[in-house]
Amino acid sequence: MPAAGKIKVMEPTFTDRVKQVLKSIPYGKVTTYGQVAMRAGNYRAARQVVRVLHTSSKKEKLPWHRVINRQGKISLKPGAGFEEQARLLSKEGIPVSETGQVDLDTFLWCGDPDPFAE
DNA sequence: TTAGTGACAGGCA
DNA sequence: CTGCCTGCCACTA
Repeated sequence: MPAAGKIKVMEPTFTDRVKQVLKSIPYGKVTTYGQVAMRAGNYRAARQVVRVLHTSSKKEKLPWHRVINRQGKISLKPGAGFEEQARLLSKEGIPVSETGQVDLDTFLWCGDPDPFAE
């Protein structure tokens, strides 16, 4: 028997779950950092979601552009990815104002599409 | 190990 | 409407 010491079953970290959530965001929708954090298990870990995007979006293919802040706007600054995100969103049919404002009432992904809701 | 980080959120003026 | 402040969390160096 190999002295396998401790085989710790590492649960996915919060960050890993965030990635999973990001992959679950449907095309043509957006969500907020808080929403992602909430679906990942901690609505207060919005800051952590930020970190995930910072760290993972550079190495992994995540729909990071579908994540905006609670105000419904792109948090990135012009010249720091703002344009790219706005472009990607508009490409998915999501109108983006010049200020980066998106209509959350229409495009916010509530995580649970309700076909009967109007 | 400790300290620092950060593309937030919410409250208040 | 905007701006400033605080709380908040889990990861990274």
